[in-house]
Amino acid sequence: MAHSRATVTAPTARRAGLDRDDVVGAALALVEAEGADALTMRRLAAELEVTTTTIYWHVGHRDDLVLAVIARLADRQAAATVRGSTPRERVVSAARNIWTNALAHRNVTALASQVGATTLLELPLEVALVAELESAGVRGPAARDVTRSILACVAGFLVLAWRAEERVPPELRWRALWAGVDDDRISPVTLEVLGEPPDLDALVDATLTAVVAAALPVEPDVPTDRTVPTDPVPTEPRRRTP
Amino acid sequence: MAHSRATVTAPTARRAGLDRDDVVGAALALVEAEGADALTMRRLAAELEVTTTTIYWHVGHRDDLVLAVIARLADRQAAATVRGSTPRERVVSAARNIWTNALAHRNVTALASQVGATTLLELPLEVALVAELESAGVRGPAARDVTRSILACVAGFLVLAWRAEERVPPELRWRALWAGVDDDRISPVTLEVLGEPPDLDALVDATLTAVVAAALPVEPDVPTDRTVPTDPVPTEPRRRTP
DNA sequence: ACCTGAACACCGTTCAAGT
DNA sequence: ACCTGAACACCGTTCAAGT
Repeated sequence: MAHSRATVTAPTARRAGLDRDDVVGAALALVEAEGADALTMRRLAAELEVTTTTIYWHVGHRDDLVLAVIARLADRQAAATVRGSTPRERVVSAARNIWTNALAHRNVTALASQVGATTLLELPLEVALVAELESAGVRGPAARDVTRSILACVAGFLVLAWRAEERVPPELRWRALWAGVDDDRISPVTLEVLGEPPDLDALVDATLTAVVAAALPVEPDVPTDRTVPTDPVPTEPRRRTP
Repeated sequence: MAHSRATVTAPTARRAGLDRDDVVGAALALVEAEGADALTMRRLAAELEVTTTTIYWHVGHRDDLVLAVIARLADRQAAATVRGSTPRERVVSAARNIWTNALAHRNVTALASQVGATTLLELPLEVALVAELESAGVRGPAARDVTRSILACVAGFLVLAWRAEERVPPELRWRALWAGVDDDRISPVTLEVLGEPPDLDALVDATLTAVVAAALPVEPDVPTDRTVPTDPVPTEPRRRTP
């Protein structure tokens, strides 16, 4: 499948007419279609109907190829819009964008996490998050810490999502594991429900809200829930520069 | 290295006198010493001075071996003690135990996460966490959700820890990535500090505290313990108590 | 400049065969 | 019951050679 869509000049048996961009594009398509593990040098070569060494000539080592694939997808990303009127709402919205995006491109995200390059993929969205934090009055080390904290949460929930949907053998599922637990400190109701999968989106939302709420300066009058108050933040809400 | 420490009956060239336990033990030692990727069937066989097929005879497929390794470590775990007097303190303490343990056995944890079996390793600590939640009045789906949320955070911070300490090439480090960002919505101070690694332990602490605080019913009588104020939450992460 | 063919050093896994 | 040897189908990577 998935031939190169380049305008091949002379697709003879000798000259495949391949571009570096073609190789990266085919690799990205392969990953999106069949997952991170499907991206092998030999498989990709077969897909492009060339020899493995040709891949090496165009893109170098597999790690280089992976980075190029991630960068390619990052380029294609439309800048996600941040919603909300209060600072907290907007920060949570920016944080949720990272989650949504990672989930939307989970195959590439999984690939990126294998080489420790998830940030490469999410950097524009992280920038947007930090910008919202700034205008909410959080800057410096505090801003960095909330950002890292949010990234960690998103990464962790991706693991849960990965686990929920596939490939984990039945005997390692929540149900099987918690079925074997018998502890009199835990009520039967709780034990029962621990075997069931959570509503991931809602859970991500609640968690991000909690983390953000702990980091942002207090908004008075308001209890600690995630329906954000009407009152604006006391601390100098800087507007975004045009 | 790392010979089996079993009382070998007749260690001739023909009979290695291997036990299934010996194989699993050697595998665990190998992983702890050299990381998850060092555990290959051939490498393990060489370590035990037998043929690869011998490993298969004793433990079956690699995935089975991995599960056995995790189960073996889980058995060895001493039950971590939960500290604190208030419900929140104790829940946070139980949650922190999961983090501490995962970090202490990061190689095995990494191995477990490759096959989606981290819970197998942490289950006893999760049980302790759920028990604390129960006695704090959180049960049913709410207890499940906090538990999952905490697990996700821990898993995510492990990724950060992994990333911070090794193997990620310099051009993918925070410093390099954020050095390339130029956004006028973000102040120079923040931009500067985003390249620096956070204090992970403190950050985990703050994050877990935030997640727990959002989940536990408010405690009216207990005004100020060390972690959870009823009003402002500091923007800088809190240090761990000794 | 672009691509092939053969080769090296690894993987996980299976199967027949030895004692 | 326990272990070996040879083999299969994969990996990433390199190198000399072709046009």
